[in-house]
Amino acid sequence: MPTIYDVAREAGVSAATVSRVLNGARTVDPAMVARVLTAVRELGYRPNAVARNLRRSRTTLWAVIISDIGNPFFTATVRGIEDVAQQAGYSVVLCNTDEDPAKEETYVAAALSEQMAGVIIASSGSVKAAKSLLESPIPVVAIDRELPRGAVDTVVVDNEAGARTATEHLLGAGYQRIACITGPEGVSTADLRLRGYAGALSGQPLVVRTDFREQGGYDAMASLLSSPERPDAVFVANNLMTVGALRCLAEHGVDVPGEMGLVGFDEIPWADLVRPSLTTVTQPTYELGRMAARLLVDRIATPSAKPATVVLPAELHPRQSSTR
Amino acid sequence: MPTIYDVAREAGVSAATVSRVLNGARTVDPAMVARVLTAVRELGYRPNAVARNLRRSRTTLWAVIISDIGNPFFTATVRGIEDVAQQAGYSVVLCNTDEDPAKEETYVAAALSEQMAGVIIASSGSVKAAKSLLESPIPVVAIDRELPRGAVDTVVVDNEAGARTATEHLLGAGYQRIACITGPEGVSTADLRLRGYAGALSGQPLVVRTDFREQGGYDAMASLLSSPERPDAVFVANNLMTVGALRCLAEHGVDVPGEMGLVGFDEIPWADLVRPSLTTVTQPTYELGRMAARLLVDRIATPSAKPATVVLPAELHPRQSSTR
DNA sequence: CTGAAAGCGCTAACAA
DNA sequence: TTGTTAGCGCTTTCAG
Repeated sequence: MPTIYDVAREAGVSAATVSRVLNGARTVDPAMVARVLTAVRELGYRPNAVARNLRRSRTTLWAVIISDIGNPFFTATVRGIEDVAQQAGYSVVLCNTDEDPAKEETYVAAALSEQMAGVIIASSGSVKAAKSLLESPIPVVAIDRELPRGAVDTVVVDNEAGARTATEHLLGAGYQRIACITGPEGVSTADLRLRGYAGALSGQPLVVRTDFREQGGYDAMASLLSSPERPDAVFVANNLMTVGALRCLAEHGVDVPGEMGLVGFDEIPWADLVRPSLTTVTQPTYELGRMAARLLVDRIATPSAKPATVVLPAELHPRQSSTR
Repeated sequence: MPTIYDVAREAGVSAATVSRVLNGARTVDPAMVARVLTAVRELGYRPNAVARNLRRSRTTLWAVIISDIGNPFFTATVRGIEDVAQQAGYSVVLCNTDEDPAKEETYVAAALSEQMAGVIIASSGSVKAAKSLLESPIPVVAIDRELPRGAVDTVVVDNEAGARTATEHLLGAGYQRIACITGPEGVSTADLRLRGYAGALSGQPLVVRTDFREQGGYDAMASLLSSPERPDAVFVANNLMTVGALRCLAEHGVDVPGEMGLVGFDEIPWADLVRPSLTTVTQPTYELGRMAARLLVDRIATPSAKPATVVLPAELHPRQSSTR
């Protein structure tokens, strides 16, 4: 691989001049610019970003650390982030933790070591990873879930209100005994959605906690079906678990919405093509990504500003699964 | 941020010794090891990977460049890649091109500049990006789609055979006039699946080309419905387009599979929960990712080996949408 | 087993 | 406007 010195020699100028040309300084003689560019082309020179980053002590990469690459919630959010990042001159590298705190710690460590320009993270709950980030000077924005014990810029939806609306919707449809399937304790979305659900009930809550995966939803629903206090409706706190729950109901021949009402948090791709179509509480995912990216841009520009929390609204989309 | 010299001073040793400790050299006195580790902890020292990469002239990052982060095909593949990468000591950064050749070129340039250890790419068809990769010394593995004019390690499924099987399945179910919705010309999956379809037909093919997105499938199906030679079945060359086609049929009140048979290439999440459930040709996505990652590990170890092409089988999953 | 010193490739003061 | 020079933080010879 040719270096900047090879180009300089070829063009008969100094390395500094090559650097200036390549970085768009306009204090360079047009004739030299031409010679340099020719040399660059002839040698197939490509600047070494590692060396540049070291010298400048900064990079133009953002790490976006998400907890499940298979979850459409995140893919839509990532698009919003990418669009803003690109405009602001950053590239986005995606890190998938698969809800595994150990992987999260690995990626956070990598982001810090690699001197990334910023981090956007949907925490899977690792206190250690959160601590590393907060103690470092790297700009951070938390999305979807609050960072454990972290005072950083945050973009979330109104989880509690969304869950309350969903539960009230089931009550309004005449369901009597409404259960809730939610995620792990300590993950803010799981806890807040649970709180919204419980707040809407007058009677005793009936709660199953599991992970946020499809299989977890399936298992949770199976346990509810065989429970002595079998519910007649369920509010499920994320999209993948909702799909799992629906599959469980289909396999057990339970009629939805007749025997069992169902509302899920998060949009589900093709929720309208599934039968019965699924009532969901949707989040403005793309907008959430855009907002997070904008906060990160601002944070990089003004590291000392006070952290902001942006709460976006969630919206109920009534469909067949909750209407009897 | 403390540097290795700060740690050295704190521990009363040289920077070289700190480096040795941190890199697991066993030729260091245990007492020094202890002192160094204490100093590291006290200062919260974190090695600067940028400096290390520059010095070593190599990194431990793989760029995985995919064309659509919202496509479940890729998310499953990425999981397979990640699992192998992690075991081999590499981290994976994901780059999403959204089927945009310009974005693909940007990410390829970044991967080269950042001196990534390797690249796994599902090309969106940019000849320029392919050229950059092939001219560089960076190890490359192509997945899903062949790299334009590239002699590199490649992992694909047997697109032609899969498409032929799907089409024959529709013929066997009694459909008379079978159309094909496929992707852009020049993208190998689009062309090979088209060839498999055409090869199975005895009559005249009826083809609509569009992009590989959901909206494209919708529009293509709409045009087929209003065509004078309206088909009674369609083979759709990828998953997202299949969903779009299905939505179009649902909105137009066309009975599937009665009035219109449907088979899609690629698995679709919850294909079994959609009504009618979708007949698909599925690929071993996770395995494909694993295989690509293994090829990359080998390629990094032996850059001069002859490029290999691995073809994995595709498999028909008959469901309701093609059975009348 | 440990330390001194060089240098990876680049950019940015500073000087000319 | 251009070149010289120093040095970003680390690893790795080479001496000792």
